[in-house]
Amino acid sequence: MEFTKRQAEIIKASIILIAKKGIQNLTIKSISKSIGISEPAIYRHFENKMDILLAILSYFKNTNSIVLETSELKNKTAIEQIGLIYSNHFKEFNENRALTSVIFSEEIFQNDQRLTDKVLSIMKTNNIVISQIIKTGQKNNEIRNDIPGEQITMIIMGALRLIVTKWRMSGFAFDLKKEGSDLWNSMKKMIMKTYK
Amino acid sequence: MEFTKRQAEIIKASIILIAKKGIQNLTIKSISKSIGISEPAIYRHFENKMDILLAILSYFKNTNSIVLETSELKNKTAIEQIGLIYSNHFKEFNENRALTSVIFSEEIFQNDQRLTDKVLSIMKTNNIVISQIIKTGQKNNEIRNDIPGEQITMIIMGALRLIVTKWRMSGFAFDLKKEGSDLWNSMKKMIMKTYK
Amino acid sequence: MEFTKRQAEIIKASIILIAKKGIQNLTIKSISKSIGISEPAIYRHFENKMDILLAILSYFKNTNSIVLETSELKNKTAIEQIGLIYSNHFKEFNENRALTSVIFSEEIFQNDQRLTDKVLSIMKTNNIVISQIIKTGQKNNEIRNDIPGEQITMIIMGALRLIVTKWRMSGFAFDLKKEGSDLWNSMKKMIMKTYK
Amino acid sequence: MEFTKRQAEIIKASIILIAKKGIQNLTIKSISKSIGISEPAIYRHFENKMDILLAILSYFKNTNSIVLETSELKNKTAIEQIGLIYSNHFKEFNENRALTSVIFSEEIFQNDQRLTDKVLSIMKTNNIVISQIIKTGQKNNEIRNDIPGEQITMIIMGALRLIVTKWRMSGFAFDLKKEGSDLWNSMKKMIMKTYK
DNA sequence: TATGAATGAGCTTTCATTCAT
DNA sequence: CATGAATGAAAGCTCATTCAT
Repeated sequence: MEFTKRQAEIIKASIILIAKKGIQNLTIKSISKSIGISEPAIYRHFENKMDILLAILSYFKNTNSIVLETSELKNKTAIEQIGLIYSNHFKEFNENRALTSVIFSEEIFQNDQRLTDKVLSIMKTNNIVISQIIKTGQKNNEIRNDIPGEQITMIIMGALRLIVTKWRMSGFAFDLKKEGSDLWNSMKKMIMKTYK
Repeated sequence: MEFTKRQAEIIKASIILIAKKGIQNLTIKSISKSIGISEPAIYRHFENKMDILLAILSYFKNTNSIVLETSELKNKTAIEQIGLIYSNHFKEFNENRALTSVIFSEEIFQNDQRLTDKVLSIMKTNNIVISQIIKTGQKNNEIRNDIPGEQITMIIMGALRLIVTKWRMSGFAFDLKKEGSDLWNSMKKMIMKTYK
Repeated sequence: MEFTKRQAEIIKASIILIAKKGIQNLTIKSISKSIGISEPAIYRHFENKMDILLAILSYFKNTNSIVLETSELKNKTAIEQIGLIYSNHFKEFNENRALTSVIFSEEIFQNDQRLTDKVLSIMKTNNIVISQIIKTGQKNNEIRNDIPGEQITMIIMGALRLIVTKWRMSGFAFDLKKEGSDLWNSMKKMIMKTYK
Repeated sequence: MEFTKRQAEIIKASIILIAKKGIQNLTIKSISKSIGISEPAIYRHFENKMDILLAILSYFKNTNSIVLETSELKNKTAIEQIGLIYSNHFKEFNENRALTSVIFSEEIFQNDQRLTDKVLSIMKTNNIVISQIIKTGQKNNEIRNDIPGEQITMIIMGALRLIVTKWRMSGFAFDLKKEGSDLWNSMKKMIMKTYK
């Protein structure tokens, strides 16, 4: 799943275009124009438009994996790990705002089975990673045990998604890193066992 | 903001089409076909396609308001009120699954300022309602005070949105009312002050 | 298999275009231009280009049937019947020269199974009609019996096809009706039993 | 008019492609793909696509000449010569079925004057060869004199073309060599003078 | 209130061909 | 002798919308 330079260029341009104008205005023409080549030239690098959309999702899968699987996570408490995931995501989004328009927008990729499948698989992967950290935390008596791990995962991810969505819809009007960090600190209080 | 019969028919057909095939396949042709009239006939009821999209959003605003502002909320504790909102939402979604494809899908309506504005206003309204309940609950010592009301609101809405999204993406494979009710019970433990 | 006015217009324009410029230059644009409507307008009358090609073949089937099944054939000897078919064909082609570019050009319709099937079925139908006349003629001792009816049919149709092809390729330079009639008179000598 | 190895390869690949998918699917891309080189590589061997089509026709002219002008013809009766031409053609077609899709398909090469001219010249050459044999046969009292030589030629070639066309359209379902030989034996009866 | 017929603009994609390497 | 990358032109087709009836 490695991309050539041109392919990466096309993917990035596409993400920016989606962010700016919505999926419905992502056309071969708009892509080619935005990177300064002709329309047919796009087809040297991707077989068709669907393949570009799939590539965008693959690109996310990669980006996400990097954010999630970073080696920094080792030798940290569960809470510290989730905290790192939160802050890494916020850092990534801050540097690449266009991502936020697509990454939590499953509905965008609704018009084809292959797209839906890919989106679902990304979602599941993320879920598993967080869920496992949470469960380990529960075993270590770090995280409260009176609530199933899956539910805690859902609450954590739900809040992460919503704050990012609000940030984007506000036109990136607030400081995501700060607000996100505050939010996480509050959530910690809710889910930690020994919190006092 | 009342709709004629035909307008309501068009709106409902549109929501179903979006749910089935995504926004990109919502065309005047597909709408007219699905309700069995000709394409030009659509223009007797809406000036143009944008107006249909705006109407869909207005329809949501109404639906949502009903769910939120029902008189049942009076004379209930904050926790009971949020619980009611949760279960009302789940009931509504269960009866009208197509709604879920559109209601938390802000990205779908990204290609026009008027749409984005409307989506934003719906979001804000919802936020205010929940937020006020939470704050009242905090004043009454019902809900914990060590976390700002806005953050609790974000967590509650984030979890609600995410469980609905998962339900839809799973192909409505689990019992939303049950899972949602369980989730809410867990959340109660996290946000109630006197919970023990 | 009835066609609307516009459909007939499209079919006739298409045949003329094929005759003039070959199948490869039969485009939706060229058709629409030749009848003075826009390209999308074509799609009001045919679902797609393939359907136009199929309609052309259906049109041939009709035309051919008319030529073959005319009531004039009744109460005639076999030789007279074939003679009539020959002369009717030549008359038809003379009045509608474009037909000749398509009617014996099975190769033109080679790029799709549905087209090939239709062409094959037209061919077979024609073959059966002629073949039956020949066989009846053989039973009546009108036509020589020392050669299988199928082979006589092949020879008769082969000569008919070739003279028409030559006529077209010559730029319609000779008198098809006369040359064709002469050819038939010669063939009569070859296949009649009692010829002397 | 000699071809390099690569040119011959391109010509043969093109004929096969035309046979399989029709002229409309003969593209530089499909040719290059079928012989495993890049598209620009084709242009090392032919100036443009038209030249490939012309080369295909030249290739036919050669093939045909070989079939027609073989020295075997010398010292044979007219009937024997035509018989040889028939059987040589059938042998050639049997070994190279793709040929049949193109060789009698004048309509395929209809979209350019140079192509039409070349097709016409091939047709005329064939005609002259057969026609001369027939006329010699008539002078020798081998072939009946009551029918003009040109018409006999037309009948002979028409039947040859039609049986080959039928063979191809049937998916090469019958034994061309046998059926063709039978056909010729019947035709002999029709055109020989001293036949009895 | 509805429709059949039409259209300008735009879509994705393919074509033959070129050029630097 | 070959190719990767590119392109102008054009293909088939769909879109939202209009208009006469």
